[in-house]
Amino acid sequence: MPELPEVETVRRGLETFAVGREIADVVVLRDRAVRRHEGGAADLALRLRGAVPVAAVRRGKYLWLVLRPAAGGEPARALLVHLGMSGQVLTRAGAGDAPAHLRARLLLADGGELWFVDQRTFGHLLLTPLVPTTDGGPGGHGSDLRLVPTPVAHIARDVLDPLVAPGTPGRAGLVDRVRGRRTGLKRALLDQALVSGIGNIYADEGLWRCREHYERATASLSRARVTRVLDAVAEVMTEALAAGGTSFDALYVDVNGASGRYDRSLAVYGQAGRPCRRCGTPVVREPFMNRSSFRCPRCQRRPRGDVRVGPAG
DNA sequence: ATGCCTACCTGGGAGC
DNA sequence: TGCTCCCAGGTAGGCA
Repeated sequence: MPELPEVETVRRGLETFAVGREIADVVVLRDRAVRRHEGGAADLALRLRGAVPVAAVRRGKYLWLVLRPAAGGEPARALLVHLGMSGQVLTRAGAGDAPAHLRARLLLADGGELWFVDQRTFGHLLLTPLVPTTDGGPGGHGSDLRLVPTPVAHIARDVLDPLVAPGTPGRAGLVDRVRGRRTGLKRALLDQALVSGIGNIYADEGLWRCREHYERATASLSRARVTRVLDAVAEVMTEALAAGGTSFDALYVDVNGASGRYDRSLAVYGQAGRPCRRCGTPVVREPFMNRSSFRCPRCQRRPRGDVRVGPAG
């Protein structure tokens, strides 16, 4: 399941393999892959022919190739990619023979190809204008542009964004916004409009690291505790990124088709019944938002009282 | 506005 | 062997 570390790994691959190479054509094999592109597959191909990516940028789980503006002052635009829960971007060499779930091919003018592969079809591609960010500062990782694609305008800065780094005013503001929510801690972490890049895996791993229960009321946490939670998530993500991300089966790989190695480091996600690495208590799996949450029942005690308790002070 | 829920989609595995 | 059901989950959109 691609979350921030997996998407960042793909971004780095695209920075190496796509920037500076002209796009000759786009072949869409399944229309659903471009469902969010106004005008559909034919329009996407028409508008992308001759485009040249000049940067690969990411915010949260969104990734985009900034395209070199055509002469004549046309608005800046980008090819936006979201991997959904099973999307992959592969070089033709990295993919080998055409994979079963190949959804679109990006044909490059020099003969190379980039393939968009996606089993569960939640991922998508679209061409979109770049618009000014509403929160100021750089638009994301991989570029200092102050512009983001339209569909990303409502996505908050992500946990590894320098503008919300520990000790910055951005971080202090984020801590206050988390505490201002009237919801459970994990729900808040998964809200991409509050802080982006976190999905089910790294939410559970981060909560285990800072010993918080997923139903802890955000408003009941001190500023120091919220800070610790965000630090824990950022630590887990940084370690996962160094390992190339987390892979289950073959559903997540980098542009060369290589799997991430962080799955070996998971403390609780998918570890039901296994002993907690800190205290030995068996990890439990519990229903949460029609999905699952994993936690150590001893390290991460269920909070007393309802999630809607007031601020601690 | 905020919080919360559901649909979307596919293939692998469990259960019968 | 083959069928049915369940599960994974990021996001948009709709509800109260």
